[in-house]
Amino acid sequence: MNTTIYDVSRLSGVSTATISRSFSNPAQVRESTRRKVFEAAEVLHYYPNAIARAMARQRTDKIAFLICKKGATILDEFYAGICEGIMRETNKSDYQLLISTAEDWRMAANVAKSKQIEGVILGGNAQADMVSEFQSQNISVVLVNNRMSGFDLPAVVSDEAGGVAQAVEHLIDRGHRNIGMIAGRFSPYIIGERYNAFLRILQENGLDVGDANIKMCEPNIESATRAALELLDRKDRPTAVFGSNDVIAAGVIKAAIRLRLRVPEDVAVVGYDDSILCGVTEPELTSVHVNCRRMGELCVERLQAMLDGGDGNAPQVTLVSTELHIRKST
Amino acid sequence: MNTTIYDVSRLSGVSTATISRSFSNPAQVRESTRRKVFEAAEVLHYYPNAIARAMARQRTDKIAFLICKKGATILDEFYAGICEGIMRETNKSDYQLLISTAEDWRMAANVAKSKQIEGVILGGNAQADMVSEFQSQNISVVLVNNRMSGFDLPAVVSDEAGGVAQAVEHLIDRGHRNIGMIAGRFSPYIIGERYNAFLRILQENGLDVGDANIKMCEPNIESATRAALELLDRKDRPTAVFGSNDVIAAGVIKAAIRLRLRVPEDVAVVGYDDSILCGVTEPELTSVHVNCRRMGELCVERLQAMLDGGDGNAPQVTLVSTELHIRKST
DNA sequence: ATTTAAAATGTAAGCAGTTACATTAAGAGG
DNA sequence: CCTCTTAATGTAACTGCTTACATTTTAAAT
Repeated sequence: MNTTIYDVSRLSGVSTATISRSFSNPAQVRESTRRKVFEAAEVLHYYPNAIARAMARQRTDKIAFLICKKGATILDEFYAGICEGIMRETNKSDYQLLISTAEDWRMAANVAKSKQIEGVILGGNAQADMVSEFQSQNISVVLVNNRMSGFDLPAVVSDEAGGVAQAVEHLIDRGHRNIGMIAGRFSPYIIGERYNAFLRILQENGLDVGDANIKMCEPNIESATRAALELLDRKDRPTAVFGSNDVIAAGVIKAAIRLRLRVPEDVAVVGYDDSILCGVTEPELTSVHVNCRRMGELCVERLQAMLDGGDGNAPQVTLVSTELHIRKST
Repeated sequence: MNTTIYDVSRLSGVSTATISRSFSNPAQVRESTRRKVFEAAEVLHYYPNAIARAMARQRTDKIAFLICKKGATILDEFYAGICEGIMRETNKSDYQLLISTAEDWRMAANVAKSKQIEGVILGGNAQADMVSEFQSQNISVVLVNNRMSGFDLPAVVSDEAGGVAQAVEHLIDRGHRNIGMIAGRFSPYIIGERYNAFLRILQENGLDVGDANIKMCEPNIESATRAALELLDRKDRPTAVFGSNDVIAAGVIKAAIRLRLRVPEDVAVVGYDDSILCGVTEPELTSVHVNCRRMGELCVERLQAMLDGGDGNAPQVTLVSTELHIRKST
C-alpha cells in the first residue's frame, strides 16, 4: 500500500511523533534528526497523507467558493475573475479549494457539512437562510460582491459608489450635462448600488435627473439596445449614457449606430466592468475597471484570518477600488 | 464534539456497522432497522464524516480540474464553460471537485498527491512530464481540449475539423471562392487543428490556397486587426475571412470598418467559439458554437468511469460536435 | 417441528496521522 | 562530577468510519 509514517519511522529509527513534527513543525526537531527523517522519506517516496492528517487534527483545511446564481452562464467574466483570484491566493496556502454552483442552498449546506468544509466564500445572491445554516454549522462565511443586512458578515465588495463616480464625473468633465443611464437587472445588490450612486452623483453636481433619462432593461444586449433606442430617439436625448455594465453599454453603442448617431461626438458611452467587450465595440468602450482578481484574493485572506483564529479586528467590509479605463467612446 | 456513528449506535441500539451500511448501502439493511437508524440520526443531527469515510475506505472521491495555462486570464469564456460543465456533472455525484491552475506541473503533481486526488481533468497545454507524473502516482487522467501523442489517454475534444468545415462550407455555399484566414497563436493543439482543417477543406472544394490569404497573429484583438488590415487592403482581397476564434474575427470586423468595407457585403466574416462577443460586434458575428459545457460533463463521466473500475471499453477520444450559429456577418 | 440456506446484524481490527503526557538527552551552573 | 532546567524524543491513545469475518435471525423447505 502507500508508504506511511511508520515505514519512515522504521527506516530512520525515529518515532512517528518526531516524524510528524518534522513535517508539520520542523522547528521542534533537531536539525540532525530532521535530516535523517527527510532522507528516509525521500528514499521511500513518503508524502504525508492529508486525509489522515485532517482526521487526526480535526481540521480539513478545506474552503469552498459557492456561486449562488442561476441561468445559463454562471462563471461569467466577472465571477471567473474572482475565481482566479481565489485560486491564486489559495494556491499559496495549504488550503484546498472546492468550487461549486449553489442554486439550492439546502444542498449547498449539506455538501458543506458532509465534505467538512471549514469556510465558504459566497458569490452571487446568497440567501439569508443559507448563511444562517452555515453559521449554525460553525462554517465561516465571507460574502463577495454582495452584502447582507441582519448579519455581521465580512464582505469583499468593489467600490460601486466610487466606480460610478469615476464614470459619471468623467462625463461631466467632458462637458456633458444631460446624462442618461440604462440599468440592466443584474443582481439586486449591484443594480441598487449603481443606480443610487448615479442619482446621488448627478445631484451632487447640480444636474437634473429626469425620469425619462433612466431606463431599466433585462440583462442582455438585445433588451439594452431596445432601451437605448427609446432613450436616444428623442430630440432632447442625453449627450452621454452610462450603462450599468459593459453588455448594456455595448447595447447603447448598437442603438447609436442604428440611429446614425456618432459615438462619442453625438453621444458618449461609458460601461462598467472593463470586460473583454470593451476592445471589441467600435469605438472602444470607456469602462470602469473592477479588480475582480484582487477581490478574490482578499476573500481568501479574510477567510483564512477567520479560520486561523485572530479575525476579530478585521474591518467587516473590504472595499476594492476601481479605476476608469478611458477609451474612444467618450 | 461532533456527533459520531457511535452516538447514533447508542441511541438507536444498532451496531455501528449497520449504521454505516444504512448510509452507504441501504439495501443491505432491513427497512425497520434502517428507520430506527435514520430517526436517531435525525435527532442527533448526525451526518457522516467524509474524512473518516475516506480514511477507512482508502478512497477520497476527489477529482481535480487543472488548467495548464499562463497569462492574465486563465478562466476565459471557453474554460469557464468547461468548468461549468464539470461542476454540474460533479454536483450530481458524490465526488468532490478541486479546481486549480497549474502553471507548474511539479507543483500540481505534489498537490495532487498530498491532497489525495484520484483523478484529474487536464485543460490547456498539459505537458507530457506532468502526465507521466500523474500516471506514476496512479492518478487517472482525462485530457480536455487537447491531445497528447505517446500517451494512451482518454480525451474529450471538440470536433475541430467538423467545426471548421461548417464555417468554411457555409462561406462556400454563400458563393465565396476567395477565402482568407487569420489564425491567432492560441494553444498549439487548437491552432494546428483549425489551420489544417481550413487548408484541407479549401482543397476538397477545389479552391486555391494562396499563402497571402492566411495570416498568423498574436492572440489579441489589436494584433488580429493589424493582420486583417494587411489581408484586406489589397485589390485581390478575399471576399470572406475565417477568424480562428471570435476575438480574431472581431478584429477582422474592426479592420473592415476602418477600410470602409461593408460586412457582409464586401467581406463576410466567420468566427469560432460563439462567445459573448458575437452579439456585440456590428454586424453580429456568425460563429461556430462549441459545446463547452457538454465537454466538461463528458470529462467527468469518463473520469468516473475510470475510477469506478470498468473503463476499458470506452472510446479513447470523445468528439463533441459543433454547430454553426449564423448571424449577420455572413 | 426441524433442518438449512440466506439475510441481517454485530465485533473488532484497521486506515495514517496527531498530540498529551512521559521519558530521556543535552547543556548550564555550581 | 553532579544537580537542574530545558529541549528533544518516544509512547500510545485517539480521530470516525468501513468491512472481513463471526454470529444471530429469518424464512423457506422438508
